[in-house]
Amino acid sequence: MRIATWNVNSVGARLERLLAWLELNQPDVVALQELKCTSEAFPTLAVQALGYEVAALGTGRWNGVALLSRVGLSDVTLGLQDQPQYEGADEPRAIAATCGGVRIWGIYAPNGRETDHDHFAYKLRWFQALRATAAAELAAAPDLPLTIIGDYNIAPTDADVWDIAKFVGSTHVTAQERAELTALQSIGLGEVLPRALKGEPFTFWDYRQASFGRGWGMRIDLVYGNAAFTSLVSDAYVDREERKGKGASDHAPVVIDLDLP
DNA sequence: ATGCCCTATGATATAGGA
Repeated sequence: MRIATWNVNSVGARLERLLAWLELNQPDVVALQELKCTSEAFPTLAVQALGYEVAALGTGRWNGVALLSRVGLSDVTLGLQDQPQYEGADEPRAIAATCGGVRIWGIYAPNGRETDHDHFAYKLRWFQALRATAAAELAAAPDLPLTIIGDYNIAPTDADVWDIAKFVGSTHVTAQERAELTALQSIGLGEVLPRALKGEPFTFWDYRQASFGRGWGMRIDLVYGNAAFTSLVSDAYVDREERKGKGASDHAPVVIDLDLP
């Protein structure tokens, strides 16, 4: 069984590349982030034609998450328990389903913007809600493989950005954000580290300043899972090739292969 | 090294991305 996570930066703008990527890579389950469309506007028919069931949660211009599965899609959950609001709105940033015997959460964590911005406090509260939601599911079904995949908007270590000196005072690398990752480990989730390709482990390269060609990347698309999940992992890697060329997302997909049929 | 921003919107500027 092959699962993947990919921040597509608009599923509408990326549809042609998404369909080609699905056909080439044959994932069984895919978590998508930054749909930038409403649930109704998701291109469901196009991905159904490739054999996938779809669960999508989007409100329009920003954010949005979806799960595609060709190994079943049941017990869909939209949003987190006690999910915090931002400026009075429930943002579409989390979706879960059980697919092929694996509980899969696809997430798009808030950016945070600046460390003194309201959005940063919101980001930390959001991770607390994610942790509480996951802890409740882990307690209810400890032996069910569970994974949380997606755009965490946190670089776990200094080596996960191209130059830590450029990030002094920035979001994505603070102790407070990294403490939220540590807290996920405290509830029984371990990180699955993808193989580094081309000597760099990154999953995101800004569109500006030809960052991809210069290697100015960050590893912020992450995979966590309980022991029942991580014990199944046979391979994990970043599909760096997908970041190349005209019309690419600014994020590359992360692929995880499991020892499951 | 695969290139010197991209996306959606009540659009012709703006907000957000990280």
